[in-house]
Amino acid sequence: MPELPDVQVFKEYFDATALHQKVAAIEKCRHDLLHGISANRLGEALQGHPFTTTIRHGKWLFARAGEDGWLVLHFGMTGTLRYYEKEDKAPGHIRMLLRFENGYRLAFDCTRKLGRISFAESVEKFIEEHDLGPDALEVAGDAEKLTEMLQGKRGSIKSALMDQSLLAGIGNIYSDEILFVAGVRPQDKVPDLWGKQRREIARAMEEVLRGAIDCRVGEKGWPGGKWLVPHREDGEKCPRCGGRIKKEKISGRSSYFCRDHQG
DNA sequence: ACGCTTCCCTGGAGGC
DNA sequence: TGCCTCCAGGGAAGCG
Repeated sequence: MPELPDVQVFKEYFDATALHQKVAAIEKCRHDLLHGISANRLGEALQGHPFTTTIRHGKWLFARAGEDGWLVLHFGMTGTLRYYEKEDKAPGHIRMLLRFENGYRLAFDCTRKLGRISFAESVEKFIEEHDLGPDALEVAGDAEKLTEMLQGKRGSIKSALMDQSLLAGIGNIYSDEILFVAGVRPQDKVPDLWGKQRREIARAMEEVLRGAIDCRVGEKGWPGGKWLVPHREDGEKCPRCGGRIKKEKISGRSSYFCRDHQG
């Protein structure tokens, strides 16, 4: 379930490993995960260039390869990165594999094949073409900005937070978590929210996203305490108020919220 | 035009 | 034990 905080951790992992390494070869690349470019062309574009910088926007990771453009990765639900030297460290579902001149490899591992591999000449153009809104961290903490982007929305606040064209980076897990912290029901309709609730959501967005990045949730799991995630089960006890956690489908996704302190 | 549903994909869990 | 179905949830396509 890599969402914004998890992809941020992948970016930091990439920066600490593959960045500045020169690509010797692309050793493997599943064509069914590739979009808009062939494996051969991608290989040509990457080979001989070092990665010079990375950018994360929402759930997308961009790695600049030479002067030609950017390797673009989306982690779907089960995607992850692994940088290794010894073959016994290789993960089990490699969909793309780069070999560097230093002998190390970077594997893009993705069990359920819902990830994406692509190549872009410009990050800005890619964001525009894929109709991505501003990164959720830019909106976090800013109630005015949030209010502005919710303008005209009639559906539930949960689907609005998950709408990548409104703001990029929040998925099912984090939308629930943000609304849990904000004390707002996920199924509440956007036009029915009070100003105070929108302010709480903006504030919770910052707390949850930054908190998850800071404790590197993607690598280390969820720490104990007041997170909803470890309690995502119907009938569980709410870690904040002791109330009951309820499961409900909202626009096709399983949602969990506290019956008592939310709403 | 918008929002909801369905589909893709794989592996783990649970039922019988 | 083995088989079947369901569920997880990214994005995109389809539908009303």
